[in-house]
Amino acid sequence: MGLDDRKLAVLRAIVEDYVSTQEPVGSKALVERHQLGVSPATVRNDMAVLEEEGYIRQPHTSAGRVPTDRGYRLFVDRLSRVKPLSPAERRAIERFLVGAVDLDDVVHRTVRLLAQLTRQVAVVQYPSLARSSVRHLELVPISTTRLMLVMIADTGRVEQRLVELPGPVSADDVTDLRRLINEKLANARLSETPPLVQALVEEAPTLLRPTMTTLATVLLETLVERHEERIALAGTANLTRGGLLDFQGSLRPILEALEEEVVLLKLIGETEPSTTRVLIGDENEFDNLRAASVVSTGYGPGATIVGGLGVLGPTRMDYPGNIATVRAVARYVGELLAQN
Amino acid sequence: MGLDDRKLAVLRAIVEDYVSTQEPVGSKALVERHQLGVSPATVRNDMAVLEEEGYIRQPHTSAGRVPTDRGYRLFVDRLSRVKPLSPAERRAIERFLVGAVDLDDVVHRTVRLLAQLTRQVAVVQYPSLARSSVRHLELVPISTTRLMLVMIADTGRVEQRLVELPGPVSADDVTDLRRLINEKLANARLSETPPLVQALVEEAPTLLRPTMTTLATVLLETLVERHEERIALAGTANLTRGGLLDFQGSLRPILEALEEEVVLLKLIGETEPSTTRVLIGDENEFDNLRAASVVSTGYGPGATIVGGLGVLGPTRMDYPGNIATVRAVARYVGELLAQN
DNA sequence: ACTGGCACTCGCTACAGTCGAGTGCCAGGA
DNA sequence: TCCTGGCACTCGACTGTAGCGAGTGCCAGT
Repeated sequence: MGLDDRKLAVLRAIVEDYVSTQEPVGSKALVERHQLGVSPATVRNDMAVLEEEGYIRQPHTSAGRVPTDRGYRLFVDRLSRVKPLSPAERRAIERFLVGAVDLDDVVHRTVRLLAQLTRQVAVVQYPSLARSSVRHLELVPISTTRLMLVMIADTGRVEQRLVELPGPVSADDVTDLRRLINEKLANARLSETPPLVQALVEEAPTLLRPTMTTLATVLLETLVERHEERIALAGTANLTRGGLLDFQGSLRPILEALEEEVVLLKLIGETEPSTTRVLIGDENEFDNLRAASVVSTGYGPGATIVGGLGVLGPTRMDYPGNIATVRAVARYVGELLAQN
Repeated sequence: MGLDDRKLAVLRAIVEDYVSTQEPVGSKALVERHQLGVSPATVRNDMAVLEEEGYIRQPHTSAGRVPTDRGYRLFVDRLSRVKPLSPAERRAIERFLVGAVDLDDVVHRTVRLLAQLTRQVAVVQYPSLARSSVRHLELVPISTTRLMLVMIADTGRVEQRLVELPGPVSADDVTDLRRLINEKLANARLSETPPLVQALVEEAPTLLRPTMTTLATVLLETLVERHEERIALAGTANLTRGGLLDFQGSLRPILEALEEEVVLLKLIGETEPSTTRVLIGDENEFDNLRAASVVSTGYGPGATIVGGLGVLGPTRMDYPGNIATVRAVARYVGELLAQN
């Protein structure tokens, strides 16, 4: 497939123009706005080739060209440089850092920041429990037969669960249980807890055995099975920018997809370490999101990844800019987490 | 203003037809679909009066009539009976109850249930801290100079905050602090804590005074000032039902409003005890929501109200149905909370 | 007080005509 | 061999016109 440099330049120009104007771009306009050094007719020939190869297409016969998903892919992979952030953006990111008092706060600020900077829908995954370690487990007596189990992870996440005990326990019992549980589980990675919890039951003093069994069940449920992931979302109003042109006139499928945590997790959660992932159009697995693209990356203190974050918007988005912003925000959040 | 029974019946018929068909309703169609016992011409005369009084209007000269906000208001206040729930709806509500394991879970299930039943946007406020009491305050040592402060409210809400201490504290110190704090604050209503926290500092042993001062600051911040309210949202995709007819073609302002917690709180939070509140069109104070209506009510264990919940949709909504659903859900949630 | 009849309004749809951006192709030139 | 200018063609967007029909307001009659 003969894609020489000029054809690539033409593709790049088409993507850039289309992203900024949102209108199909024709050969004449192209040579006027970019220094391609050739005539419109030549560009037309190149366009014909690009179309044949599936990188661009014509919405209707006598209109300009529009990039296809494949065209965006080539653009992202080979034709674009990551834009450096503007000083204003850097300032905005730094400013958001100060004053965050806890994890909830950090996540909420981050997701709003991302939405504001990229003008897209922003998604931030809370630090995944699977990738966290237990810092402390607390048992708070609520009544004689009820405990509140509070788990604090090293990432700052706190999960709690009410536990109905099989029988009454004394304050001393609670102290013993707390000690036993923490001795066994503190600093363990959550993904490795099941056997430890099992051991906990087996090694428990006979008197506390039934209580410990109940606790163990809840522990496993809370820490491993349920609630595993949480998500914050912001900027849905940005979907309405660009009128009804993006998303072929209906936000319905997009909004539906955004309500499903599972979907969002798949989109931003499954990211390989320290790579920025770009999913364009139907590259993602959800029919509802065929008209959308996602830019996401992992974040975490230091080099480890504890969660994902990213933005979602129309395929016609500013990829270089969004990639730069997502990366920068992820790095800053990582630093922030490292401080704790 | 002479609104005799028949005119009211006409208004009711107009509202019902318009809500279900979404099209301006004319005099002929009206007499066909409802047993009004009079001719179209008579209905037209009545319509002219209703229009003069501001209850209905014509989108354009030769179209049918559409209710105004004022018309909906009259309909809600005087012309509609609350619809009894269908057995299917009752079953759905009951089914959602089982298996809720903690407050987060209850709130999320509730908001999704509401969205599903009403096919509108659902909003649920977490139990307000201002209306809760302290059940327990826990101090968890993270390092020698850092504590995690965990507050458990009687409504099941748990708030946590990392506290940076002025100097190192021992495990015994922590135990003392925990005891002092709980002695003073347990079972206190959160709105009444400020003087108690003040007393806490003044009565603290000299050695613990600086630490207690820091804790007091964070306590006040966490319990009273910050994070006071939380909100869960679901069903935004329902806004796209009815195509672009509702909300005059742009979801933008609605989506923007839904992103502001403050706005949502005003809408569903300020509700008088055990009344269902209906805000129609521009009766609410936000310009962005002039095309929307809100049905909300308070909920809580027993007769007390600890938070609000409701739905938001186009002014053209099924008020009787939504009012019934909102009330029923609120009652069920209240019962659920009472069990804990 | 209600009804049937009638003239009128006006948005909606269909259709025809024009305009123009953009294309594909081809013959000629570097 | 590759590029260019020229030219015929396509087709969507826009405009103007005409007919249709739902719906109205008014009025005279019961």
